[in-house]
Amino acid sequence: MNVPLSARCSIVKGVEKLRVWYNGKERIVDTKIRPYFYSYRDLDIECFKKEKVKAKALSDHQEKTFWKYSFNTRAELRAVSGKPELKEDIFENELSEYGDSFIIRNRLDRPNVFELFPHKNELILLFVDIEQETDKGIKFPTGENNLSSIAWCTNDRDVKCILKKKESESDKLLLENFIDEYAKINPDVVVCYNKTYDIPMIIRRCIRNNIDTSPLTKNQEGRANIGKKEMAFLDGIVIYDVYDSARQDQALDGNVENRGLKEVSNFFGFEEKRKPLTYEEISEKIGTKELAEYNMDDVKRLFYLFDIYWPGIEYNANDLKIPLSIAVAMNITKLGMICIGEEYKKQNIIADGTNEQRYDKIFRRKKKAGEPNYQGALVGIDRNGYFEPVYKADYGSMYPTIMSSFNLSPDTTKLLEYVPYGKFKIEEEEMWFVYHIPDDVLKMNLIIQVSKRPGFFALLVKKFLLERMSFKNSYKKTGLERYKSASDNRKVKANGGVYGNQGAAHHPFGFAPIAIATCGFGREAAQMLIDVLNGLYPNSVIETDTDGIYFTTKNFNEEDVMDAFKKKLKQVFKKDISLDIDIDKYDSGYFYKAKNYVLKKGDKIIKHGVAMKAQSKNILSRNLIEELAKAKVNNQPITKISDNYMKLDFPLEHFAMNVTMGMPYGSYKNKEGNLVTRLARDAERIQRIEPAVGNRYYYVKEKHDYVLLEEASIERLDITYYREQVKRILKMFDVSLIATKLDDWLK
DNA sequence: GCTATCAGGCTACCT
DNA sequence: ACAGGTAGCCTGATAGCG
Repeated sequence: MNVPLSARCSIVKGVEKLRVWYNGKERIVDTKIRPYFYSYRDLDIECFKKEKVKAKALSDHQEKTFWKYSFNTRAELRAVSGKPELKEDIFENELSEYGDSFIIRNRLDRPNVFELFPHKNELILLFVDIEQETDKGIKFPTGENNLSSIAWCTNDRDVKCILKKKESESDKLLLENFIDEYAKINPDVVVCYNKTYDIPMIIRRCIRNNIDTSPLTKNQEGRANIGKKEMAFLDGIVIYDVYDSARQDQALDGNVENRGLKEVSNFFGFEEKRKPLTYEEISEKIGTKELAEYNMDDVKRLFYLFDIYWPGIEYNANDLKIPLSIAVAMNITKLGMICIGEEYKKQNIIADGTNEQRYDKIFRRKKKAGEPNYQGALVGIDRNGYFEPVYKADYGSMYPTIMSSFNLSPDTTKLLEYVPYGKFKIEEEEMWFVYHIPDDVLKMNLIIQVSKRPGFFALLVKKFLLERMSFKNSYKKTGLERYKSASDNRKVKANGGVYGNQGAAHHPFGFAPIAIATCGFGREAAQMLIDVLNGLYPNSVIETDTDGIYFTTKNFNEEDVMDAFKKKLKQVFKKDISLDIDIDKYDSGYFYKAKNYVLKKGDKIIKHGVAMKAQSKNILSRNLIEELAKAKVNNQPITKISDNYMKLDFPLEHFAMNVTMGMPYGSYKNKEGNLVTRLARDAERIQRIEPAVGNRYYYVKEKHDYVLLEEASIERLDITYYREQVKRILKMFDVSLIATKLDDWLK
């Protein structure tokens, strides 16, 4: 790699320094910069250094004088930046307040700083997974329980396992043996699934058994700590949690039952050779070959998933010139800080406030909870039911292409004024274009002026798009995963890293007029394509979502569509823009509601939307949907569905629905009334499972209440409730005949 | 006291 | 701690009815 393994902030003699690990050693590095923020005001505050700097303001792109306040430590800066009376007057403070963001600040101010400490040695990996005993009748182990097995492997992927022999034995020997093996391997990266469990539990068990944990770190007197939120810290070692990647992977949305190791690895095609053990079996099979095999199987699943996600992470570290430790914990906000921040730095721009501070008419309106800040994409359904055949016309990379084609950039784009709601309009003048963007959320037209002088941001996006195209072509030619990874990387940068952050209320580098104009052009582009299609094939458009339009016709001719599209494009946007469309064909489709439909392509049936996928509903619903969807897209009359659905003749598990805890328990507004908090309390009381974000609860409806599956009985099920569930699904597929029959039957 | 309707809260999806 | 958009399910308040 061209970057270090890890970097973290550390105070040495009262000053913030960086501790950088690479090639097996640690260096304490003078940062050259100190935590700082900017202000227009001459503030009377205590700081290390106060100086004047000249830079362009993001708000109006004018050259201005700023005060720059530096501090010895992040804590000293936070003591000032946290004061409510100063909040509105200070800028870019977010980049100095926390560890990761201050590392990004270093990277922005000194772009090659981390390339001075490259980890050139081969990365030594350690994949690890543990098994643990549980108390009788309890699902999850605690720090009190012995470990029963540890399986691991390193770069050679030769999986090994140490077992605790007997139930009565303690796990001391097991841990000592593992620590010896670990020290021999001396890993740089520890790979696990759910970092809040395996590593902290190993540390915890070592402490219980009086085993020295320093061999787990790279330091003689190293620290193996469990920090906030059950996060383990091993000095000099990067912990990569594959679960983090799986959780963020939107390709898994609606396609897996949960984000557990088994579900996710199965989704990606892991060959399942043996049936996973149940919780009870894990406890029963102490010291057996089966337990060892089960444990080792999990390690195989772990490196199987590692191979899918890791290339992108290592690529990011090198490409963004950031320590690997930052790359394993990357998210869109940080990506935006780096990609956008780098450009601002080059242009000597200071972000004088967040979007919320600079555009109060947009971000500080009185909003209802969940109401958006500005209008987004065009979405809608024009026709419902069965169609054959079905086409989809798709814009490729619509938002990034718009940003680059319309030259949207902080140095070219200016929100001039808000006027009464009206029509989209383009006016061309000598030096600039003026766009009238109607926004039905703000209920106003936004007048946005864009200079004809090329903007730096549009060029950046164009660069991402061109790079992506080249990587995509290389991938097509060679099939090498690293090209695909590089291509996806550029796509993410151009989409989320750029568009999403520009519209974010609190991102330090957001620039809302770009996001608003991008969505506005996007809606026009979508409407234009609808008009082209309906013009060629009257009433053909079925459903629209952002950049893709489903339509149906028996007389499709690609050339006609492309010709009409190109003509209209120029006419609507009054300039040559590089928006392209791609057309895909399906045998048939059944369209229920916006974003909810089923498509058939060959023998594949593709379900879209929350109503169709119904992952949180029960097996009974999913099976019924599957049956009806199949019949619908094959244009078969639905004359009979299995009598079981009428009689509700299923085992208890088929009735169990589930819900995931999406926020910390304390964040729920109505903890008494809300279903997930109620179930969480039951689970805590009965199963000793602490409420936690990501917990999934399986429950059924009994006559008087919702109860956890484990507590349910088939005799107490609320049959009326489940009949309504079946009826709703029948209605979804327009099965009126059977719905009537069901009503009769219900009488 | 019962049912219907609506808004609000939340999750699960889509682009 | 990325944006907006749609749909489904649940709760609790309120209106309307007898």
